[in-house]
Amino acid sequence: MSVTIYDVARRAGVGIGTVSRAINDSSQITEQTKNRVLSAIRELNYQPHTVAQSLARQRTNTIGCIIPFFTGYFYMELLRGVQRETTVHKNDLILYSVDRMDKRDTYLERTLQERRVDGILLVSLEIPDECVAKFKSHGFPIVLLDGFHPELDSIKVDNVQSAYVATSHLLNLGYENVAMIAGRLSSLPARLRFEGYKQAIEDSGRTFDERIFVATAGPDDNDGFSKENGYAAMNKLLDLEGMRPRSVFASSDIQAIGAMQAIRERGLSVPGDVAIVGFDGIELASHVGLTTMRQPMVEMGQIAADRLIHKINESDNIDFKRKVSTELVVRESCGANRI
Amino acid sequence: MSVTIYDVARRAGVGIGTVSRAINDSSQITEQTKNRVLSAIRELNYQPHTVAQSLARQRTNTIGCIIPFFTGYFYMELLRGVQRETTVHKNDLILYSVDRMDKRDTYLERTLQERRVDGILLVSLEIPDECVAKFKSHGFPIVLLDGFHPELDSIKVDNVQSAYVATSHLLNLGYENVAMIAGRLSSLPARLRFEGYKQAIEDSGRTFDERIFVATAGPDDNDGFSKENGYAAMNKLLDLEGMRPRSVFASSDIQAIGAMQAIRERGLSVPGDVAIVGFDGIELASHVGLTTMRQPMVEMGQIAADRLIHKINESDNIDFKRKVSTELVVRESCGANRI
DNA sequence: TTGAAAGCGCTAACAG
DNA sequence: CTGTTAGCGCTTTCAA
Repeated sequence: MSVTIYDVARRAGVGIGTVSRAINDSSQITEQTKNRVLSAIRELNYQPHTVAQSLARQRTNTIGCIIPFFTGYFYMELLRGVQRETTVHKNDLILYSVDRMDKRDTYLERTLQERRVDGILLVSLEIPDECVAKFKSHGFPIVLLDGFHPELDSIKVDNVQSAYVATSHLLNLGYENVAMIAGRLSSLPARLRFEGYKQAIEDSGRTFDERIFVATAGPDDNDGFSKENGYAAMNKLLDLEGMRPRSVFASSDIQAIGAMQAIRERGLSVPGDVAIVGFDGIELASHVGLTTMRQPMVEMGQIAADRLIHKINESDNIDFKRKVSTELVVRESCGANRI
Repeated sequence: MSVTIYDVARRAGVGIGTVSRAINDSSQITEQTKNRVLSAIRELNYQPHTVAQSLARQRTNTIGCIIPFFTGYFYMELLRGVQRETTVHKNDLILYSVDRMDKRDTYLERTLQERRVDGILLVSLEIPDECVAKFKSHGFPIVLLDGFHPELDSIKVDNVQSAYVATSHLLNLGYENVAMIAGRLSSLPARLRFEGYKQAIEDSGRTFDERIFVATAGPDDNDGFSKENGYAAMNKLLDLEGMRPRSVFASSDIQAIGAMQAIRERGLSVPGDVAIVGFDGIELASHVGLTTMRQPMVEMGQIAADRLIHKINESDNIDFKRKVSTELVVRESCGANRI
């Protein structure tokens, strides 16, 4: 019903092979016949059937992105970067969004076998070793964005270092002790941020005090970087008799925002009563004056997509691990201008 | 190299047609042979090649979503709804994101001819009449989300009514005059929100005063619903000698937030000096205490995706126009509790 | 019911 | 350089 390569061939008085060559500007064709084909194409308003091309080429020019993107600004920004780069490379983007963890595995399995995409970008999600093995053995390109695995390419920030800087900032501002609101320690980034915090504390000559450290508990399977968790954690901190911290480092902006709410609800102020710095650099942070360690989200998305597509094209097996650097964005919440 | 339908057929000792029937649980097959095939499939860990299926079936089970989603929370929420519903229907989602307007047409053309998706969802974007004609003649399903066209299915809020409610809320609170910060009037939603505002003003017995009405000007082609525009507009309003408005209705939350910033920078307060209500119900609004007309974004996305997929499946031509209702969310910015 | 065979629309190898 | 042909992996008639 719609115009195919045969129609074009007939119209141009050539074989379909020639049409194909014209489309894919092969060198195996004279400028002249190519032009003839091209005008036939234009006259017929022909456009190749992508699906047929994909089948014949064994390549879809599409990447899949598995992302828990229903959880906010951070993912949206990453996605924006991914999308941008994908478009630059004339690839399409299929979105697989994960809400529950078990879906992650489903998608990983599916994408691998369905061959609907040429490679996949796994965002902020851990990947089971057995899965890694499978992908490797199939030679199926996969890159981790905001994640890490020894055997896979990855792009992420240096969590330890960043948490270190955030904590040190507070310390340098003169706060005696810096509390921490951590995520769920079963999550790697949560652990790393904790590590950076602890290191900064110790490097400053203090000793880590677990009484002013509160991590997300409970059996849930996500990272615990939520507003509710920040709120609850801050309340615990505020309940501390006689040793209520004057400053706290929250491992995510959204936790920090929950914490700020808890603080205000007690009639206390930020940074007057407690100073706070967050982590991520989400848009909201700028609106509530939250000092934070900003991750270059869009850029990370771009780098990841670029790397993935490069890998698909060249099928190189270089070990690509990229740590991008965060940037301390100073706003009011840390009380910088008070000191 | 990877396992195909032939491998399964051989293993099960049947023809490939039979395997196909087993996969697509056709009624043309005995329970017995079906089981045999199914176990062969399991043993081989076979999964159909989606691209091949698409080509043979002339159907991709994929929808395309053309969305200017680089502009914030609103689009992300719509997308979340779309994604959710798409998954429910076991369809995949290809994201075409538009930053500049000319890209919109490119995508519309492309998706129509490439046959890579079974239908498209056009979000917050207007569509040229000629395009509509083309889609119609090809019988290619398309639905508009947060948009409108007489000949196409659409899902959107009642902008006029909602703006009317927002304005009336301020009026009922006792504010003498209500100013308005509009978008670019070349954009339909901007116009409709203006209309609702004007109507409310007039229905209250007042007359529309264009001195306290400021719309986004300039040649740009988007809707003008930005923070910067809100900021600039508010400054104009604040500059008004002797008739500075005590309350303003902004046609988008993000404009309202820009406006609030302008207000605060003058050392004035919200709602003390000027009360404000926004439109959209983005997340940020809740964090800055902005009263707003909330659009049920996720739900709108779901309805749209559901409708599109339904249309693809049944190819029905019922005229589907859905207006979903907004909800007034009262927070501090309108000074409700002062009256 | 089942198997064989003809497409789906294109790419790529192979002759010429 | 160009036309022909054999796939790509599946669905779907058409016979048997």
